[in-house]
Amino acid sequence: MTLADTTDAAERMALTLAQGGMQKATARVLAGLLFADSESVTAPELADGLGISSGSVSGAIKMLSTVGLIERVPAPGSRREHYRLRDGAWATLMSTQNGMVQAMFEAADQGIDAAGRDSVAGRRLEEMRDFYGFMFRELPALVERWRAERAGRRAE
Amino acid sequence: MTLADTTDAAERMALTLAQGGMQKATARVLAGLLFADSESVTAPELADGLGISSGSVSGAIKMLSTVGLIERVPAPGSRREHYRLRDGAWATLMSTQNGMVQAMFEAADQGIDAAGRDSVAGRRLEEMRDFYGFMFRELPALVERWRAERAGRRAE
DNA sequence: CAAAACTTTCAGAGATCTTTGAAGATTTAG
DNA sequence: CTAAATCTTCAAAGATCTCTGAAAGTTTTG
Repeated sequence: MTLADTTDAAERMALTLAQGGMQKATARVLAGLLFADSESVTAPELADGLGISSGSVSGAIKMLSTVGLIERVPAPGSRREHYRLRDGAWATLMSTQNGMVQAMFEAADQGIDAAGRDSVAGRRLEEMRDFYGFMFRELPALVERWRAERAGRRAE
Repeated sequence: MTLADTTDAAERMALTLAQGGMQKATARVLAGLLFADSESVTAPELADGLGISSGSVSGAIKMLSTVGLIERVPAPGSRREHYRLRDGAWATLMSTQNGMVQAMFEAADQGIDAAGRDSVAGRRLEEMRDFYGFMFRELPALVERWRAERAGRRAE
């Protein structure tokens, strides 16, 4: 295992995240935080390590903080800002994506109102609304189940 | 309820789909098929109705067919190709998105190999792998549960 | 309090992605 | 078999999004 190997793995992960819709610089910053050797990382370390501008790092940190994936670390030795992945970040990311499910549900619902319940389109839209309604109800429960299982495993 | 209302609702739905990563023309074609008054629709009807080129419609149909959301209808009156939403399309779409979950799982797994199980990064990556492993196992079961519920409702 | 280090913002360059439109291939009707 | 209609492909124009780099604003240190 060499440093290059972890860098490669980090870059592959960034690529995967980017394919999921995250912008590239943001994905690389997130991967950088994931693969960091230390508990937390500063913005200049990220910029240097990834070879991107401080502006890009700033934007990425802002975005990742907003959606709750990373957090400022309360200054270990009162130095500059340090950042790290938040505990439960992945569950957070999935919950965020659940907003998409909700949007689909609402779009279907509005569609039914517009097209009429008894039209051909109305029946199609009802299947859609049913499906996303179900998912919107069940996905949070699934995430919760993971949290519970994880807590259980840790308590052992 | 007017025609304009259903057109508006269709456009809003297309926007929602596009925000989920689908390209705009493809999203509009899908919305057009969802909101269509008839059982199935031809490519020229879609192009005319949406005001986009036949090339865009062709590309959209190809993409939507590939992922299994729509299907060619076996020529009602032996005319030109007709298309319609497939039964269970939404479950299919969700399953497709499950590929993303799998990719995240695999990225985490490779990351652990590269960083080492006992490193700081390794522990972070293990939480990630756990989470996506769980989701990758459970999401198909959830979709299956919906199929079962739906089938049950229909049998009544 | 001044200087140094860091962070944020933003306009413009650059990269990427989409759509069009026309040419060529395919299919159906006569 | 020929003509008409439809469908697919693809290069290039256009639109959109992203990153950089520099300037301005903060915070910390000496």
